[in-house]
Amino acid sequence: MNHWLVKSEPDVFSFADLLKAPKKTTCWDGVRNYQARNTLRDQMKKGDRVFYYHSNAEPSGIAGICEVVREGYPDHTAIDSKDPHFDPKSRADAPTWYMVDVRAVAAFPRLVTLAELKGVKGLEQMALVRKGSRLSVQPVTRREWEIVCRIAGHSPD
DNA sequence: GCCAACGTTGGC
DNA sequence: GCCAACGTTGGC
Repeated sequence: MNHWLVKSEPDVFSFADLLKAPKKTTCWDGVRNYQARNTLRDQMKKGDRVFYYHSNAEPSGIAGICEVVREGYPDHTAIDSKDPHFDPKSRADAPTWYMVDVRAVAAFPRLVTLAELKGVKGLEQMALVRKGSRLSVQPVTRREWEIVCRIAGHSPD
């Protein structure tokens, strides 16, 4: 099993929103970055566990865990001219952008903030804490996963 | 609200 | 293919 982290602005769609969603599931649409697209399309597999990170928040941090329940498929919002994530260059018969479906697994007992993750031994290489990292879908190593879960007071499994 | 860092676009 | 201009992300 691989581990990942996805970012969402809680003002737009928070972890609490995911918990309230039908089947606690949503499609992870709107990603318009090629590196993140490749991860969504090629690497995220059913059952993989994913940190749910609140960006642009007060405070920003990891709110909980979700899991991949559907593997990469074309992001239909790219070809919907009324959608805010519409991409006029995308074509229905040759999809550029992909998404997965994720389902909430568990909220952390408390938010693990970005501030406290910085400087934690073992997380130096984690994309999230590296300066200038803007990737909205990123890999997390097993070791990083365990460290964050321990800080959160949550089982890593 | 500011702005650094980054990705993308397009002229040449 | 280079790189300046521009738009976006996201911490602070």
